[in-house]
Amino acid sequence: MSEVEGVDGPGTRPGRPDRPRAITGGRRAEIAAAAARFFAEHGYHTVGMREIAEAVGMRGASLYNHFSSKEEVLYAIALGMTKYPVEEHLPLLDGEGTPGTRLAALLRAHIRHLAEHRVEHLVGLRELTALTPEHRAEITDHRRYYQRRVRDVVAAGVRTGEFAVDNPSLAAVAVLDMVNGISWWLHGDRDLDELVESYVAFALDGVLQHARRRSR
Amino acid sequence: MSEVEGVDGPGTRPGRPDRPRAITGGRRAEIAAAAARFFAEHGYHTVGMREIAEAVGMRGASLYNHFSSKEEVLYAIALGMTKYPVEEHLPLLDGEGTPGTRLAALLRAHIRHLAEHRVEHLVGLRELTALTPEHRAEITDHRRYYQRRVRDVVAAGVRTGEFAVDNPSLAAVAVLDMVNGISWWLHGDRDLDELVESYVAFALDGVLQHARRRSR
DNA sequence: GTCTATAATTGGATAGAC
DNA sequence: GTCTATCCAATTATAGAC
Repeated sequence: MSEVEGVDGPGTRPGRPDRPRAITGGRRAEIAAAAARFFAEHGYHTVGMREIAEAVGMRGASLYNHFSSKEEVLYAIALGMTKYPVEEHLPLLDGEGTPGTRLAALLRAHIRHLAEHRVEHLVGLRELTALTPEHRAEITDHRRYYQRRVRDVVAAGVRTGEFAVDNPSLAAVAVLDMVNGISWWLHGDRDLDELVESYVAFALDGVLQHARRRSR
Repeated sequence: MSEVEGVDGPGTRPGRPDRPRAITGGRRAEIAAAAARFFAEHGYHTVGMREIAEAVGMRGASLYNHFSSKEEVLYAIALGMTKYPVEEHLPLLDGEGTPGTRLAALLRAHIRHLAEHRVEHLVGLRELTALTPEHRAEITDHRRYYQRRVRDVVAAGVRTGEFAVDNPSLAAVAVLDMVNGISWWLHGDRDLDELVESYVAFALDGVLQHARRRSR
């Protein structure tokens, strides 16, 4: 699936605009996926263009027909893990239901997306320093906006009495850090449904209820 | 303070073994601190030895009188954020009190240490891929052991009824990821006491109580 | 233990044929 | 769009004087 923004750029855009991009993926998506795997395991700077090229069956120089630079490969990966969630997940916060049910829907989508693109997510979190200042700023802006929207729904839940926290902004950050931490250790042989529901409970029944319980 | 393991290595150890290392810090500690600041902001591979050297008032070549390689600088930084907490914080889990009070003490020490060494903590988390396989394995071992000890105290709290979670291992990981996430965004102008107590509450009154509340 | 000078290698990127 | 060949810049690390 070409849900990774920037991966199907002008370089490979076909003449027919209605061509099903999600099926073919295209050469750009293939390269970005291979690069993300290597970046996640060995780090951005340790991986050479030749190595990425070999993984997709071409020579290093040929990559420059699809990306103008190595940094642009990283940018495409990072963009897919920030711009896409903003556009595809945040509308869940505007749907039906209480703040709690809407936030639960967002977290489920977020964690599932993270799990399906674990390496891209890890790279997008970890390799921000390798981006150009402009690209880094853009990625950071997306993350900040996402975080603000989560904070807002937490605050709404506090007002309705569904949540009990003193500081919605800090609680939102804590929940997102907790969830994003998954990408550091997740591996295939784990029941995804169970993981998702556990984390939704950690957040909604745990962190976001903490001020109801004062044990110490 | 030379609490960063490996920073006061044989290279600068003075003739008198009882010299107060904690006061002077030594050239190694000074270099490691400067390097950590740069690594945190620009990334390990983006920062050159010349840049680090300039920050401590020497030439690039002179750094090799204190560290045998750039990787060894990173290793010293990472070791300080893993081996040190294992040795200095984990004993808090063996102290007086309930599992809850002991875990709270550990988390307070953990977060305060993280806040005092924010850049080192960030670098230690993020730049693992730049370490040699041997060093990387050692750092990972320390982290795993720390995580296991936290899991054990969570499980103990479940047995006493102080905590209510289904999966102590997963809950421990979630709490540690949440707490370690602080190093990505913390900056100076924040009340540390309030931050610490908020996160202790997120963990003990929140995540570790989640199974008592079933809202959805 | 610090310096100047430089070796040695790596790796991103380009040129131009096909 | 892919290839071979190559350039070129950057940077870790070393040699050897002081």
